[in-house]
Amino acid sequence: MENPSVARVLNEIADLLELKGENIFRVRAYRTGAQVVADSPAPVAGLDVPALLAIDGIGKDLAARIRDIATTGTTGLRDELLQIFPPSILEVMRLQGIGPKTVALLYHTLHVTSLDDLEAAAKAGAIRGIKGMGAKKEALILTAIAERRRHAGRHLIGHACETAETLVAWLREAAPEATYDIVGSLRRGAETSGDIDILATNAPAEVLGHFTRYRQVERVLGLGDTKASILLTSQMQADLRLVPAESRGAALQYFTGSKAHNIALRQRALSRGYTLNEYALADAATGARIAGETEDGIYAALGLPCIDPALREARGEIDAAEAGTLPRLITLADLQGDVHMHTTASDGRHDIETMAIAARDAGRSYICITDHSQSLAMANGLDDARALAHAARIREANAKIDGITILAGIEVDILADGRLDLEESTLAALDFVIASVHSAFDQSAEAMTVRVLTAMACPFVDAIGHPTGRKILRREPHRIDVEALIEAAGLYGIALEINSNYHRLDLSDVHARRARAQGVGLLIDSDAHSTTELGLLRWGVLTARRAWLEPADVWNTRDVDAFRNGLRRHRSPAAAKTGRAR
DNA sequence: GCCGTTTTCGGCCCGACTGTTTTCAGTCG
Repeated sequence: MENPSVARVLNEIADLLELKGENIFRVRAYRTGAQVVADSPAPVAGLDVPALLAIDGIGKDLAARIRDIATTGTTGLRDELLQIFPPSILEVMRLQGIGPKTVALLYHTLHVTSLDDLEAAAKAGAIRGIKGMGAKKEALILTAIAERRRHAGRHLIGHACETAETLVAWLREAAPEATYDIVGSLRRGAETSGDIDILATNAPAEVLGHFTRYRQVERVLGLGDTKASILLTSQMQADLRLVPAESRGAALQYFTGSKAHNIALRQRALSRGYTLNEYALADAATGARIAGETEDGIYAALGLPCIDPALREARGEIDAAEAGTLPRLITLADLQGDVHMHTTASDGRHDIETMAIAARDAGRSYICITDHSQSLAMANGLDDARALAHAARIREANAKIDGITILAGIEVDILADGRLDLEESTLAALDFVIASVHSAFDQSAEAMTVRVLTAMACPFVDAIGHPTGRKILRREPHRIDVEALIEAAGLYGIALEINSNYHRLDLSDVHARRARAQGVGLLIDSDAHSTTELGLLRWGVLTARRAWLEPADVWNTRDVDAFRNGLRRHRSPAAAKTGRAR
């Protein structure tokens, strides 16, 4: 079992223990364990008990449980807990605004064990009858359920890709000679996906049966001669299709989508006297094959350069391809810097040096350390004195470590009234400041917009972090006028972040493309809280590609000198107005 | 459940916000 899956089971145990009313520190130990496993660069399945014990946060009990989970998928404690509570109750616990105490109370008083139970109870007005709950709680519950329903069946790209890649590895065990392609919305880099689509070329038919025997299968939905479908315990559906080699390109094109892109492409084929399906591009009159072995061949036969999967959303890509104006999309290798990350000074897991070395090994030539500011007490945010002392330590580390430049910055909180959480003199003393909203999300659009624009007026704010505050499938973006935000960013010469965490991807592809059109600079940042999370840049880059971004649109593709010189604090007022680097 | 020159017990990150209290419990980050 892969690390994210092991971590998921540990978190599930933590949820169930909390529900049971167990010692909160025992619960926390399981959550810490989950975090440590998720952050581990080595697969924990390959570690023995002594190696596990060497990890901070893992003791005798957790080491044994991790061994159990990694090898069997579960552990005794989890099974015992699931005897007490049905697994469906975990869904209730993950509702926004509903915690373990409320779920336990609902379970014991109304025997609520699922979202359906809870919805029925709320609609019947039974919630307000419980001591400590009222009409507002009842309404909040119904809202949370409605939101959840809207997101049902969708999965975050990070989770879906991890599962898809693990599945492909499983298939390779049975048929190593075959070629596997992950297609569908995952290939396009969409932020969520409904299911996993895998194509296998040059694979024996037996691979389909092997697919259905994957350990995490909950139910086999179908098994035929060329296709199998499974439902995984994670509630993701996965489909495997066998494709003949001469049709691989046609199948890639067809199953990558999007539906709208394919419709447009098929129309183009028809207008040229061809038909296009998942097997080939063929002459409509004679049925003779024109192309199908490669995607390039299909697009070429239609008079187009191959269009990158990230662009295939029917957002003007076919016209651009026709006109020869497709963008030269940004890649991970274009990113020289990563300028939003945390260390042990606030809520990160690793220190300055460790993060720097890991970033250097990942190919970055500079980073900026941006720990939290004081108002984020739970994250151990820095006050003015600590921020300045931390900056001094960062500069010492920079002097010591070769091969990478380490800039001293801060992720400063934008307070509810638009003031910043640190003195302007502190912000001025740093190399780079990214300002973010982490509290009072519930403001009106007017209040939130004024709040962020007020913060942007500070001349030492260089960028805005995760500008809309969304958590994909969990929390709607906060109400903010994104157009006004983009306009102000252009006016002040402030960059807007594409936060690469796959829970956020904020700005979204659509907003980032809008920002680019307005000439606003963008950043692609990991917001890493550990060395492992530096790899999150992968998702931010995908989002940027979906936003049609080229390297020049993203400030951290510049070398460190150009990056620094381009910042608002180092520009003349006239240059700042144009929003461009001098 | 983990950790430890405050080590085998007794701590473990905590402030803001909300809805429900009539002085606080639950949730979130």
